[in-house]
Amino acid sequence: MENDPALPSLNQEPELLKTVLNKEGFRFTSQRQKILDLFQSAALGHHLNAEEIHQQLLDQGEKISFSTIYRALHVMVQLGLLQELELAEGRKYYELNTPFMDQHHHLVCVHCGDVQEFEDAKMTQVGSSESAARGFSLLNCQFTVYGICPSCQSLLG
Amino acid sequence: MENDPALPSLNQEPELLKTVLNKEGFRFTSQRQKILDLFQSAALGHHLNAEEIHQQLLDQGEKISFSTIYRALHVMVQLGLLQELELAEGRKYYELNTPFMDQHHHLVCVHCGDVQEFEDAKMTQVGSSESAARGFSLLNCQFTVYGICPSCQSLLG
DNA sequence: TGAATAGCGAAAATGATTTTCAATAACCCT
DNA sequence: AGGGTTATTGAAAATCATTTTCGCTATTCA
Repeated sequence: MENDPALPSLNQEPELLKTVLNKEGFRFTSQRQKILDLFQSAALGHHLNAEEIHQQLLDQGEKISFSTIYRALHVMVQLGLLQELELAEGRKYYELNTPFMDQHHHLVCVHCGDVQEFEDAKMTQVGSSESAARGFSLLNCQFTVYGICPSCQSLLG
Repeated sequence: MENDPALPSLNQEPELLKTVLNKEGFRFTSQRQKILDLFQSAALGHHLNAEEIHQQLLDQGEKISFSTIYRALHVMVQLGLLQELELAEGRKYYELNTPFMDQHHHLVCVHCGDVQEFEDAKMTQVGSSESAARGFSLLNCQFTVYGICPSCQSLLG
């Protein structure tokens, strides 16, 4: 639960996004702020895809194009603000990037698509020892467990 | 229609694919055999995507359509013969499914795309305890570590 | 403030995968 | 074995998520 100095914490400062963007030569825009706001107002670790972002902004009266959404997501991944997730759904999900300490992983029901999160320090241990052993510099680890959730099990008999 | 918990080993029997297919109401075809052969002649744990399969079959003089390839891959994943991998490359990879014991995981260089494999029993342990804790029936686990490989590190200075 | 240019939206383009449909070939039954 | 049923095939068109193009607007910084 500690702030990593390398990873900017945007929780309090409304101005920080601008600082982080400008430091790398990107510009601050209201669209980027609104997208980041969605992630910050959602439960920590909640993941969103481009379509959901588009819909949620529409719902709150903000018109935005998909190209802008995708461009913003890429920039924020590059800046380390967001993390891209592959959940075997044919599209990409994003969530607020968290320091390695509380990195969490996913348990996916392949039948109904339900996704649950969990944490386990062993993942990070294994990830860092494996990457160290091969001289890789570690960026992040994703552990995804596929299975069938209890309610789908009863549905399927 | 669901994954058979008993994972058939096709290493020896050339006839086994037919048996496995027919048991679930699918038909045996030469195309499906040829695709499976590719995986069996490759190094164990080597992953292929639809394009590579198409190309390799062309190279050995076999004409096959992409629709057939994708259909065959889906069927074989359903039957538990193959496993689908998400390697954050915008497309799906497949490899021979192996029993949990020697399930392996991936270390991906986000710069050059190089993929290395490793094994660690801790993964399966965590995967099964997490899924058990939530009542999920476990199908498989994928642990993917992203980083930058040594040669890309020196390139990037 | 104003010039330079990153970012925007709309629409067209892309690339992987999926579906459609008529022709073919596996499977099952006698 | 022969024949009917129907899953599978190939080719082309369709989808779906994502990316790019391009003319216009807005942000940054001197």
